Amino acid sequence: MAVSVRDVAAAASVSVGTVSNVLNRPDKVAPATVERVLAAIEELGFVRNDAARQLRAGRSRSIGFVVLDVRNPFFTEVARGAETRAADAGLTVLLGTSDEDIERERVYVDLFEEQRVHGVLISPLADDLPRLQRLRDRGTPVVLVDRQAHDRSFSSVAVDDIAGGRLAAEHLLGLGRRRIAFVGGPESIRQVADRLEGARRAVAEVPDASLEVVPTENLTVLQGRAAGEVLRARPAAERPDAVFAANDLLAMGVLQALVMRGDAKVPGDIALIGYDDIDFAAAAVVPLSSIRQPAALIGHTAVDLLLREADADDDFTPEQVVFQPELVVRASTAG
Amino acid sequence: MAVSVRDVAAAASVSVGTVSNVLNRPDKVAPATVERVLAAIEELGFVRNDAARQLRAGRSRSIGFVVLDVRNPFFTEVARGAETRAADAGLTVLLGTSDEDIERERVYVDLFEEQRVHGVLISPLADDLPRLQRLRDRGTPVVLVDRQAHDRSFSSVAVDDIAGGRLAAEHLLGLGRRRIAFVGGPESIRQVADRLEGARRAVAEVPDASLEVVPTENLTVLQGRAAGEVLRARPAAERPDAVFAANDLLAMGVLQALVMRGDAKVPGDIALIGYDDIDFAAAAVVPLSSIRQPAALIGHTAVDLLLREADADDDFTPEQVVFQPELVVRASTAG
DNA sequence: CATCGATTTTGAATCGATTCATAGCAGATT
DNA sequence: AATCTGCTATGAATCGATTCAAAATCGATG
Repeated sequence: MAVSVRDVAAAASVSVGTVSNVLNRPDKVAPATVERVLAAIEELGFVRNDAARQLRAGRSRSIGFVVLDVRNPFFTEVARGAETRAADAGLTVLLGTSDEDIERERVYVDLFEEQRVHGVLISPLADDLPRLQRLRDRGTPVVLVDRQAHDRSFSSVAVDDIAGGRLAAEHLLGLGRRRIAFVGGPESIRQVADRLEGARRAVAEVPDASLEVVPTENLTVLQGRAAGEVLRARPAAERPDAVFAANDLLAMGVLQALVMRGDAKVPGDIALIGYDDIDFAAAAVVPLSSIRQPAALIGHTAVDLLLREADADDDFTPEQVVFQPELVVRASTAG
Repeated sequence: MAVSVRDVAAAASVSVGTVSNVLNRPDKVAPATVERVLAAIEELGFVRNDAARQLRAGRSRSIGFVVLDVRNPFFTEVARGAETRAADAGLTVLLGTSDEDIERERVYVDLFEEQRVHGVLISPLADDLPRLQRLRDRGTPVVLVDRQAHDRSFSSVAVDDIAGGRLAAEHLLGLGRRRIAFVGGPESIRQVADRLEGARRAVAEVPDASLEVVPTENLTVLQGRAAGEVLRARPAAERPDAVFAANDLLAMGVLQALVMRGDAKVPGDIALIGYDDIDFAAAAVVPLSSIRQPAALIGHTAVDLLLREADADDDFTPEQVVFQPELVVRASTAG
């Protein structure tokens, strides 16, 4: 059933080496021969077997990307950025979701290693760096995405989330708000912890300002709505006058809970800001202020670093790229 | 550098066959030997080379899934459904986006074929069925997702979009609305054409009802907003009293444009219904009525059909599964 | 002690594309 | 005619896990 190079070679009356050359270095083969071989390929319906190819080459032409959550538009945007850059280099990106589950993260990392991918991009869940270290030591380049490698042992692309948290909080404080609530969790996720830390620092600098944490179980719209309900259920006087949500999904949930019954006006009673600036943020009925991260650029850069590591000699020095987040003001924090 | 079964075998003083057996049929190997081999594997940091494995096996343990657009939450939901089902069978799902571009669709299909994937799930863009037919003839099972195979030559999982369109329109007509606008495009996308057709039929059955089409270039929030602007710019008397958007992304865009300046109230002045019932729909500030499709179930079923085809003998009969859509009423069409 | 059956282990052959040292060949040069 | 140059084409060897027929090992039984 399966048609191999050998069959093509026989049909075109050439050797297997020549077929391979037609496939990979057509300029090294006489034009007439190329034509004959291509005709045979067409006629037999030959399709290269990638497994055999990889086996010989040692590495695959794919990059594995393990993201925290495919349903978060921020990550799909990063993935798309990575994909276009990879395509330029003739590579493909394979996506895997850890769904904030350590076990699934491991499964994907192992799978990618068995596939001898060109490299692994990963937004690691927790601090399982030793595992990634081993992966790298065995020869698979690794780039951390959306996480800074503090010990400088890995290449990484990150956005300064502490600065982002500060940016959001300072914006709210600048509006004159003083009772700020941070909605987000769990704090084991580094992004959440950093954004909170940034906000804490900004609030600490303003004497009469306070910061309250409303924890969530994950970073979804549903959890945001639950957190919003908690706030809405309080007497008006005890509500915060500003909410900083750890990401836009949460913020949209909060928004819905607050505005649904008209109890609290956004931004009148409560100013609201999210994080990531996903497409839906601008499209919310009260367009959402947010902290923008250069998602596509992050993806691009991650692939660049990966390729640099893959092509490097032994004395490769990892590189840490940190982007600065940007405040985007919309109606939800107007006035 | 690379550690192979041969190295492990040497370290454990056994043959390569035994190492392979430990990996794949541990019950066939004496317990003491298993332990010795596992110790060697651990010590050397051996990782199976999947390419070699596949080469021998003939097929990979992955399923390729080509979706129209990863940024549409409906498709990521289908993909997740497929993924969980595939995981049960010990398979992995690799995602590729065609982004409504025929060329990219081809690239992914070719890639998956070269990888000898277990099978291909695809929401085909246009009618390039002959190409898929060839793929299937060469031995790769193919299941069409979100598209019905009218000629019954392929297995397929679809939702009756004509029924869905009718459902949406009848709901609006049932509210007493008579001047309905359909927002969506391009009509070359089958889903769009079918939903419109269903709406047309429903409207045709009500004497004084009319249907107007407001075309869009694609199915994004941005395009929805543009369409909404077009409607809002009209004198109030010339606006439709109901809008049916071809999907929820468009609907959310329309919603924002209409409500932004308070010119038109939803559902007071204009009732609005979308399609897909994505998570964001319920979370919109005016919660969006929609036509629900069983996304996860579609993914599950697609994988089931794929496995059935993969395990089948030569005389396999493709199966077409069609789900019925379901109306979900929320505030945007209340009253 | 020989024989038999069951269990465990062996290792050469295999999958298919690629590589590379070698050979073949035509035309140019001496 | 002999030698050299540049271009093409060749095909055995290779990558690493798996398979499977055959061999080895072990107990048990007559």
